[in-house]
Amino acid sequence: MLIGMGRWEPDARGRMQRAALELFAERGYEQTSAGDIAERAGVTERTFFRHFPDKREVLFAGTPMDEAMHDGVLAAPEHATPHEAALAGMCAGAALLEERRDYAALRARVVEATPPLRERELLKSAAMTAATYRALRTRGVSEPVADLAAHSAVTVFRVGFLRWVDARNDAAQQSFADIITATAAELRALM
Amino acid sequence: MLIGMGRWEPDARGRMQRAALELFAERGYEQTSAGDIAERAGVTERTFFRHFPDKREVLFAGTPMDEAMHDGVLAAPEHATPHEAALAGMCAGAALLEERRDYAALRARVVEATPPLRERELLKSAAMTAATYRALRTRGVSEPVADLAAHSAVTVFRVGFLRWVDARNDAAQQSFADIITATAAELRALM
DNA sequence: TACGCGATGACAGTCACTGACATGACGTGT
DNA sequence: ACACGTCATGTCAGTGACTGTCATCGCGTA
Repeated sequence: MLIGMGRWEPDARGRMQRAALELFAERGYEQTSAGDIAERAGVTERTFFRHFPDKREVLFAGTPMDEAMHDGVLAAPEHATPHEAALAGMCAGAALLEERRDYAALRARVVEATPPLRERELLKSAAMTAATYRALRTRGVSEPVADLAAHSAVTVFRVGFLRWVDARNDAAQQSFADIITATAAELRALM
Repeated sequence: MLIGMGRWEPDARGRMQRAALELFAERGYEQTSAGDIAERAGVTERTFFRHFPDKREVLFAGTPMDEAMHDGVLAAPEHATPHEAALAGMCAGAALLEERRDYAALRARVVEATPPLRERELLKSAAMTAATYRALRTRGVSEPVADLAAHSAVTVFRVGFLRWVDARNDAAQQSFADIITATAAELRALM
């Protein structure tokens, strides 16, 4: 019952997500309790756990990257190879972040510095791989090829993401999609 | 006198690890408390947390895969390409498991079925990537190439591991190292 | 106005983990 | 043999992450 805070201010979920990112960036993940986040958002701790299954998920809920990739793979041209189709899925996922580089970069810094959050991010990456794999299978790609293509495409996505948000790349900034294409070309040359 | 010998019953650490795998396989991770594991191992809960930083780590402590990979990369022939050197590191890591396929397969099943354990395993994979990257850098490989080579090599390792422990492959069983080599060749053909 | 629905608050409880202190076994020196 | 130091362990209290349960509040609707 905080003063000036009505019981049902709109967008409680968004307020909690913003409060969490702020607090994690200010004093760190370990030094921030779920109650702290809830308090800054003007709700109770119980409400926090009604919106998010656990403390980590507050930074990840709301951007269904895996679905975007799944659909992106299916939307690739008929004649595309499995690898090309998978990369098209990665670009579809990249499109979800393309307009929010600053936010993505701040969030990435916080996640990078916090092992529990890194774990959760890696699990999300695994979900992307699974979604890409399923979409490739739907396109008729064989199990082993879909498996490898999905894994390597998500690898390219993750490496590309780190390059995209890298603070040193501020001068000549490419789009996330372009970086993914360039990273994939590098990988091809490597082998 | 023997090094590392326990003062009470010997090998408390190993007993706890075996008890944990048994209990997780029997009734599941969530239905097993740290106290349950400790009890079966004949120690107290407090002792469990003296040996393992958290409940998940009990299934992962004791096999320094990342170090093996690091050393394996450095041991690769001078003339090896970055990609070849990275794969040599993967084979060095694979050697740590080669003699324990049944144990590795059971553990993999438990981990696969338990999101919190999957998260931890993915973090271990990230540590392998980091160790491989560092070793490649020591060999004089450039940052972007080492980055991609390490990521794709660990991807090959993980895909190869799943194939190695796949129950359907019981008949004509190849070695883990051979599967890694074959998987790498498949990936090359894919691109 | 009465009613139902959905989101929230309040409260108690379990479990993962941690710090502080006591105790038991073992090795060593005398 | 005996005292002492050391180290793994036992004991206990405490915090924080989460969950179940029930009461409450705001709003739409008959």
